[in-house]
Amino acid sequence: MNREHVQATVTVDLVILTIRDNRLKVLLIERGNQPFQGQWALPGGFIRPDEDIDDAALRELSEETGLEGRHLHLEQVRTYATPGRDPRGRVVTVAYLAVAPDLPMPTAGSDARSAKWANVSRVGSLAFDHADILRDAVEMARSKLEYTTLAAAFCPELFTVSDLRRVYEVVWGTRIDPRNFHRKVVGTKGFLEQSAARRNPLIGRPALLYRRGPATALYPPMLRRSDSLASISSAT
Amino acid sequence: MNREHVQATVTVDLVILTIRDNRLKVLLIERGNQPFQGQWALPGGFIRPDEDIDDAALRELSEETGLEGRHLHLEQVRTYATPGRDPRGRVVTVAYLAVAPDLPMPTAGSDARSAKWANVSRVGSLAFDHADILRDAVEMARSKLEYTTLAAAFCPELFTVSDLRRVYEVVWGTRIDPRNFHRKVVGTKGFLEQSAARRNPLIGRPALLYRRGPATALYPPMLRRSDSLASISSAT
DNA sequence: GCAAAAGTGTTGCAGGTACACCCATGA
DNA sequence: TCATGGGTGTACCTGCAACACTTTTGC
Repeated sequence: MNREHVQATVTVDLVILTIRDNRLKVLLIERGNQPFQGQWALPGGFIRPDEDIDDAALRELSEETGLEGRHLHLEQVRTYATPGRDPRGRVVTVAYLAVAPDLPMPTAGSDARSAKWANVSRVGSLAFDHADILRDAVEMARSKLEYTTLAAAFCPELFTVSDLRRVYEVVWGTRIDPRNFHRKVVGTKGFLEQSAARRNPLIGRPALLYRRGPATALYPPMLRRSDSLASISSAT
Repeated sequence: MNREHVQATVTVDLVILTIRDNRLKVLLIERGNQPFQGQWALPGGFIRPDEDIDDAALRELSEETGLEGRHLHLEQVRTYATPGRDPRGRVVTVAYLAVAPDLPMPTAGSDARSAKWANVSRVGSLAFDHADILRDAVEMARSKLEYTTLAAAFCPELFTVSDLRRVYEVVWGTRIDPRNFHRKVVGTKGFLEQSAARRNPLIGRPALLYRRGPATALYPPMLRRSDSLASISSAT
């Protein structure tokens, strides 16, 4: 390869979203090394020789969450390559959005002092340009709820229609009419598959449990009302 | 930077779409150098030191089309990094989608023997993984027509509602009712701004000329009918 | 006047919103 | 029986599909 061409280090950064305590959460790690030592950042790492970026993202995800890919949604967001975004040199990072059901408390990895689930709405400044990446990834997730079945990726194997509705409400920051929502998602072919089981709430009528159906697209889409005020209050 | 970390060369590849002769066209170049010498490929090139990828994409676009960015839509599609995708070594490419009004015939660049506008529906195999990139970018464009004002980026400064409708018809490969389409786009606030001028067709009533409005999102979206059979017949 | 393309009116249907109402359970 | 969340029925409203109809030009 021609020596004139810029050589760059390639990393993968993950925006791992889940819902805990009726809040949208993102996994953050406290950096154990320079640069940005002691600051909060998105989990990520370097790609290995002969490793595809999708595989690198999967590997990092499994290292951070301990879960294998079966129940996890993972897709590329975009690539960030502004010169100077990493003080160590030319580092190009490919950002991934991961969506997972409620996960156990994270453990600190090799490069991290500690890890936590942070409220997306309360995330302040982050290391590198990770605040930008987080904002882009969350907007992508919000948008994808509209015309894909991504919401189901926030739910465990078996879930109720209410669980699914809460995903929309928490991610969008809106209220949705439970009755109309129920009809809409149950009536959308391939979104949900009814299971034999039911779940009893603490009080009230038991709810049918569903698992994810084969559909990935939602047609017609579940449009956000324009009065959805959801936004990240990040100090960019 | 730690020597264990993989160093990669970073390139930018462009999927430049336009409409000519009522067909969706993509700019292809015939490679003048190895590898894949003599084969058709997407235009692209290496990023420079201290150059952001968005700027690299803009620069390549201006080099290939001779146009500056004012009337051009340019956005990232995704990043391709499969090991072995470039026989010269580890090359990571960031793909961009560019949309432009009908452009002049391209001229061959430094690295290209020749260049042409190819019918998207008739593109066969391409160098590297460019057939994959083209497919992803075209699907992105088709999808973005639904919920953004991207269609106007295919039109020159002044255009008629019919021009805009032809964009949808050509990109989606469908027929759209001219009467309903007219009402929809004229009624969508911020999509079109009426100009004082009109244009006379060879035969028929003159049409009002519009320019792009400030809106970028389309709400409610312009949904494709599911019977749209548009697809690329590319030999991947 | 005629052909052709631009643009308007109108009707019917699909799907969403709002909300009254019924159902099934625990206490 | 009451409280609570699950789920259905229904009336209304919005917006698109379909298509008849009017308008404005060149020839």
